[in-house]
Amino acid sequence: MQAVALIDCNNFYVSCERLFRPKLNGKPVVVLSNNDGCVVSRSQEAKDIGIGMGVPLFTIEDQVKKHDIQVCSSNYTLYGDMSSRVHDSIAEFSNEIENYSIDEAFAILEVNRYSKPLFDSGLEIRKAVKAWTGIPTSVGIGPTKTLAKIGSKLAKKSSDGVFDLTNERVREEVLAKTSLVDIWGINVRTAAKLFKLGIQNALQLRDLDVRSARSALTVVGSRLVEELRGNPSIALEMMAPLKKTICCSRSFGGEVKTLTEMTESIINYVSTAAEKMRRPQLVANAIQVFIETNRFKEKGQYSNSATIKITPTDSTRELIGYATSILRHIYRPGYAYRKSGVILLGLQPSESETRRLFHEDTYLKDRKLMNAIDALNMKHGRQTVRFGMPLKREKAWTMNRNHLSPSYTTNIGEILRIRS
DNA sequence: TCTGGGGTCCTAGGACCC
DNA sequence: TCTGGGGTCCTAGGACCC
Repeated sequence: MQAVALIDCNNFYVSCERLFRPKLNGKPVVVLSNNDGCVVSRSQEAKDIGIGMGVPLFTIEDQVKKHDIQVCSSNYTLYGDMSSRVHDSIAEFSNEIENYSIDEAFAILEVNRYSKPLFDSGLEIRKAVKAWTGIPTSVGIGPTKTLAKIGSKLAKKSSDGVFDLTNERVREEVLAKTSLVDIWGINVRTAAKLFKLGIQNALQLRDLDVRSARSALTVVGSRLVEELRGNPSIALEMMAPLKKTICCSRSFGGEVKTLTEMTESIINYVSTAAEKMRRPQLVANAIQVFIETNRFKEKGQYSNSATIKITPTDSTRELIGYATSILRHIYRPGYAYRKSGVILLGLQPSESETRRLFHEDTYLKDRKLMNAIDALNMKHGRQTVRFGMPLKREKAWTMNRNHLSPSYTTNIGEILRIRS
């Protein structure tokens, strides 16, 4: 028999900051997003004061002063590094690990009648991660990933830091007390839908017949019900699948009103995105540029995006050229812009990487084979159409971003002129 | 005045083909 | 008033996650 454990770092970013600044221990601490805009991590003390997740800093300034809350800018290099150490530590305890996010990992725990109880395994992992990395964790254990997730939430509140949901009776008790939004994959919108059907807690959802779940929430719903019943329906992904998109975007510190400044930002993002793409030897199929004004303001809104097809052989310099052309095309003067970004789409392994994958003597091959074959089949001839759009339809660009700006298309001639 | 960034999956429906 | 049928591919948009 097998069980799944979810090892979840407590207040991860704050815990990382505390490792290197022990003075923060025992005090309320928050870590902020880019531009020091929003709270993205809170210490227990900060949570107890009532600081919400994701709140803008300027809305809690009174509390910061009153409670002497320690405010940190984020340092993602540090968190990434600590994350690998945590994942490496967990790998000492299981051969089947999924590094699910920067602060979480699933691990398969083997159960047999001679081995120690799962609960003790949880304690052991927790203790080791703390000793080896300094990061406190919570461990949830259950027959499925969804149940392990629920367990980890309870573990955070328990004194042991471990909660085992493999026992069916315990599970039933817990599920009856678990609200819908505390289930992995259910947010307020979905919860509201279920509420209308008379479903108010995890136990009722578990006992909903699969067909109703499917008709209300599509396949996601039926998977959820199965998971809650203890039937694994969400596989453990030991190999991180290849990325399908790479995005680089930022909100500006203030308002940006000139094409020159916008162009500078776009050039930066393309360089960063291209670097992220080339390191794992990927190539992209298309590039998208988007721009937005301040979405929190009521008036003077504009946002837009456009995508063009690119080829694997395009250099970063060429990509910058395309991206700035796209920008010129979607940019409208007279607006105060707050955000811009670049997305590389349709990522595939490069040809050399594909060859390497073919020769690689591991199960890696199976997972990547489909992508690899696609990559080999990729055309190298340059086309200026958006993907999926045949040339004859003369619909190379599509402007869509949102309701604020109408969709329209331009013809190939215009694109060529812009690109040249 | 100040409001993050980077992803994935699913479905409906349009466009196209024979 | 009638106006095929079956299939694929693609995208936008919704929903969710950390």
